[in-house]
Amino acid sequence: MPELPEVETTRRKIVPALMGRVIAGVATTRPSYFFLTPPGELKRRLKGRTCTDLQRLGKYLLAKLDDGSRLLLHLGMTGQLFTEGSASLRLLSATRRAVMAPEQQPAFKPDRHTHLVIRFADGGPRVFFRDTRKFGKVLWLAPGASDPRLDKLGPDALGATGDTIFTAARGRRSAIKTLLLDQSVLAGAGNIYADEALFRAGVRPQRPAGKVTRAECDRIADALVAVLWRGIETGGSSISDYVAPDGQDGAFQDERMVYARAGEPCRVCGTPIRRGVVGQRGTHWCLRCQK
DNA sequence: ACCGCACCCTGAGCGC
DNA sequence: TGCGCTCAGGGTGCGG
Repeated sequence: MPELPEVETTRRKIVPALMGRVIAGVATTRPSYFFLTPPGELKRRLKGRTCTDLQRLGKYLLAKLDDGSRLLLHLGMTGQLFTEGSASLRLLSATRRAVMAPEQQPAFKPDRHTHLVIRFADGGPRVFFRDTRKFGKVLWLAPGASDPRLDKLGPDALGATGDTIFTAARGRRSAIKTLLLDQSVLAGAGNIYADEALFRAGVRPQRPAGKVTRAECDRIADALVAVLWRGIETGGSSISDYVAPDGQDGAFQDERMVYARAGEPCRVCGTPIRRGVVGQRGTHWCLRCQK
């Protein structure tokens, strides 16, 4: 789910709840591939530490700790990083929602999908990392240690240029959309914002990357940067699972031109939005507005 | 180097 | 109610 704007929104809002607070202890679920660092080791490494900085690298969050080690987090498709006391129906399963009165929003209690619970020495609000599909990741990095996941990330998508895209596209026969999703080319774009950027640039997602002109690459880069910033301004897209750390929904879903609008009229020309599959991902475009 | 595909996991929504 | 199917904002690893 979360792409650059959702991860950036998460970073900004979780900073006050994470920074400068001594970690008293960490509770986890059972070992799974969610834990790149096994739960037992993670608990030992984090206990007594303080987060001194939190940065975003593409769709990753990287927390610096006071002993020089670092904690790498990825939200995957359904990851939710939030603070205790936040209320949102998105934090509940549909079965739990169903038995509740409409306006009822009980305080969140860790459930079987809450893989990380961070307690602090000050006794204040805990921080939760919940992820139903477990495509998210947690990895502890020793001081000075690196990780190939980070090493291979391309430049941040907020700094996308036509030159970066055009250069990476040379000789590529796969779709331009697939190129935008390649985190080693540009880090941060995902399925929603790739579709939205290509719509704004007037380029069809399935065009072979190598055949997209330099001028079109400029337009794609500009559109991508603009749409990502707009995503951040609106607090991201809350379509199924995404909630900000304070439990609030984003609002970018209201500004979508194509994503998940198959069959609905294009907001520019009225032509029904098409849906297809490009690079194994659901893809949306306007036949008339995109060439 | 590049490309398509299977796979990791859980849940919602749909037609029957 | 239940079954089987498709779909979902992510990334990795494999073989061709």
